[in-house]
Formats: sequence, C-alpha cells, structure tokens
Amino acid sequence: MTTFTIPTPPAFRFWPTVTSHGWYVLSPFQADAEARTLGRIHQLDDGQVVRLILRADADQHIVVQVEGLQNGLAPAQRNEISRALTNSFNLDRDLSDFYALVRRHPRYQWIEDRAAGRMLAAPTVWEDLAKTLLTTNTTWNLTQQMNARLTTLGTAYTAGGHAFPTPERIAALPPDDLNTHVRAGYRGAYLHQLAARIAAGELDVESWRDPALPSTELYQRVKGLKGFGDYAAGSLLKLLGHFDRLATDTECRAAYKAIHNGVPAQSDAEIAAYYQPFGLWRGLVQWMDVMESSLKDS
DNA sequence: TTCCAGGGGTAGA
DNA sequence: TCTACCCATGGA
Repeated sequence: MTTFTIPTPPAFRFWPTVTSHGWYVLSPFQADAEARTLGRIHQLDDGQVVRLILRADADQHIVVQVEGLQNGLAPAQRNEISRALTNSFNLDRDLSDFYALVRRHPRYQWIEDRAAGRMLAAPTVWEDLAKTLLTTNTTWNLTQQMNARLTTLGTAYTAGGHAFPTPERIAALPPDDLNTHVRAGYRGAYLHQLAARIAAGELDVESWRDPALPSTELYQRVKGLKGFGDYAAGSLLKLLGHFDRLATDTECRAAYKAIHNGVPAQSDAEIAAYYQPFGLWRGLVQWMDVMESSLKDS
C-alpha cells in the first residue's frame, strides 16, 4: 500500500465535491459516508488494476491511498493517478466568479457556505459519456443497475470489484452480447457505437477537455453522438466545466416548481428564462437548485 | 395492467 | 423549429 497527497484549490472541500451529484454512487466509485472516503477500482495505463481510497486531510489535500500494486508506485503511475483525479475532482476549475455571482443572491447564499458547485466527474470523458447515457429516460435506480452490470465487464481487481471497462473492451463485444449483459435497452446500441468510434480512433473525446474549445462547439459535438440530446449534452458539459447550458430534466422541473411556491413551469422555455440572468453559470445554478431540493428531502 | 423515469431519434409539417 | 409517435427496461 502506498499513500501520497494532491494539493487542492483554496475553496475546495472534499465531501461536498464527492456528493455533488450521483456519480459517487455509481461503480467503480464506492463512497463511505461515515468514513468520508471515496473508493475507486482503477485501471492504470499499463493494465494494472488498483484500488484507490481517497480522503481529505486537514491541510487542503486529497490523500490518495493506492492498494494492489505489485511493485510499489512508480513516479509515472503516481503522475497518472494525479492527472486522473485532477480531472475527476475538477481541481483546475476556478469557481471564484461563480461564488461572487451567487453571493449577490440571498436564496443562493447556501452554495458558498456549503462549498457546493464543484462537481465530481469520471477520470475519462468516455466514462462520463457512458454513465450519462445510462441516465437518460430511466430511473436513477435502474441507472445504478445498468452501470453496475457495465462495470463488471471491466478488468477485475484481485480483491474484488472491477475497473470501468475501456472503450476497446466494449467495442470488442458483439452488440447483442453487450446488451444481454448490461440490459440497457435501446441505449445498448448507442453505447456500443460510441465505444467502437472511440476505439477505432474516429473520436478523440478526451480532447474535448481542451479549455479553448468553445462550449457551443462542444455542445454540438456531444449532441452529434447517438443517444445524446439536450439533457445529456447539458449534463456532460457541466462535468467538463462548461456551465452555460441547462440540462432540464424531470428533477429540474420539480426543483423549479419547489422554488416557485409549488407552481410548475408552463414550459421549459419559462425555466430557461429564469436561469438566463445567471449567464455563463446558469447550468450550475440550475443544478444547485436540484441539489437543494434533494438536501431537503434527505 | 398501465404508467413512467435524471429523454432521444425520426418523420412530417 | 415544433409535434406526434416510438423506443427497451423494470419498479410502482
């Protein structure tokens, strides 16, 4: 077992980021709410599968415990894990403008107080895309089940569990076999097609992290994928640090109703008009309203 | 049995 | 751009 630390930005708080949306519930993440740790079965570039256990220290670091390495942690492996977690925790994201904006709105004071707003993503764009696809037109419970079955197609960890499967692994399966296993319904064909295009080198989705890529261009690229509509594209853009798109789903409509004295929006256009003043941050403010609703429920 | 979920594709206007 | 209709899956 090896341990190292990753420094985090000043306003970063570990647990609010872990629980920023549903990803921490989905394999191969595994959260322990009591211990305030986030686990993850993770495949390294050299094919080795390790288990990461992440927690915060008292000094603005993420403590990374690596289990299952055969020959200790090489510097290159440490760098690889750091890069993956920098993506996952969006550590390069500067949210100070966002906090300055919500500070001016009394009903959004809680956001900065709770250090909410930084979102947990998967280490790879491929994994974020696959998971997002499995949230469309289904219940959250079924999303968890489909994702768990998909994950078991990844490389096994010696002490149990699986890493998230690579696109190459999914592309190598006949589409029918994939869906017999994952039971993703009509989404199965879209998932296979996505994996095949990435594995073939036709799509370089990891390049979509380029901060210079305008969100309008990125949005069009995501919507160009089969199975990704407005909701899915808006969700993925948030995970990649673009917040100027809404992702209006049933939860957002419920949240909108809750903050408007129980009166539902007449249309999605009415919801869009409400968030319009938040400009480049409107997608994140919309998600914060969903977060607040779920915090009240629990 | 019917409805529907953290919707999206397609055809037709 | 908008609407109607279809799409698998499984819980309620």
